Amino acid sequence: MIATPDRTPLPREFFDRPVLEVAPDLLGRLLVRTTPDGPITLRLTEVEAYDGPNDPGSHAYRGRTARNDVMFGPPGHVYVYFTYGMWHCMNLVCGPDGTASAVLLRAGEIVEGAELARKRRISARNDKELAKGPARLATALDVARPLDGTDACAAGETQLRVLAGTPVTPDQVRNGPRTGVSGEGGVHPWRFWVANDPTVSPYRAHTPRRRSS
DNA sequence: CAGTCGATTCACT
DNA sequence: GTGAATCGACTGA
Repeated sequence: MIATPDRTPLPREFFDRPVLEVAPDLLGRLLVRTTPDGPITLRLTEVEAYDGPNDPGSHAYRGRTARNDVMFGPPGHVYVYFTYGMWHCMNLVCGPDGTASAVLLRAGEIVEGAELARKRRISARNDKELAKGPARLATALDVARPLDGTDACAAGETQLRVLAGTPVTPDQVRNGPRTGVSGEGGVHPWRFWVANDPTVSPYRAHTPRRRSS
């Protein structure tokens, strides 16, 4: 039998912990995106941890900049970045204010508002692909740079929030190398996913881009 | 201030 | 399995 998901919002303290503790604990949680057309709710099935300035794979590795500023702020806020000239990816900031760790949300299952997500994900061949991959996830939820810095633990209205949902049991959690991370940063097995979940994205090693003429 | 390349996705072979 | 698309942040001179 399936337990009814808990719709209680996760408090800020949830995110004010070591990122390697928070990341696997996010699997099975519900991310609610409130849009003008209605809510889109995602059950998280795949995440990656980025451990601040000590982590060569992290955007915070070379220090604080205009882009990654939110990573250095208080936990429970959303860090959104733009990449490859066309995509956005979203993270949840962890650890105390002044530190810079975050969890990249890589994939999930749309459990509410699929009709809204489909409009933004025309090329998806089925609903499992709506949020299979970090840029797809952000696209499906209509998350882009304007939402950078959003407080997902705000007291009142907020466009993004994380609910307790149904956390997966530890035996359902798998972990392995991070996807697409170049150099030494790739070695950490800090990608976490739900075992046998069809919405988890395929692993791809980092591929350097060829020079154009 | 020009060069490089990315926490990726998609179309095509 | 391979390569194109596309732009802004970051790097180093």
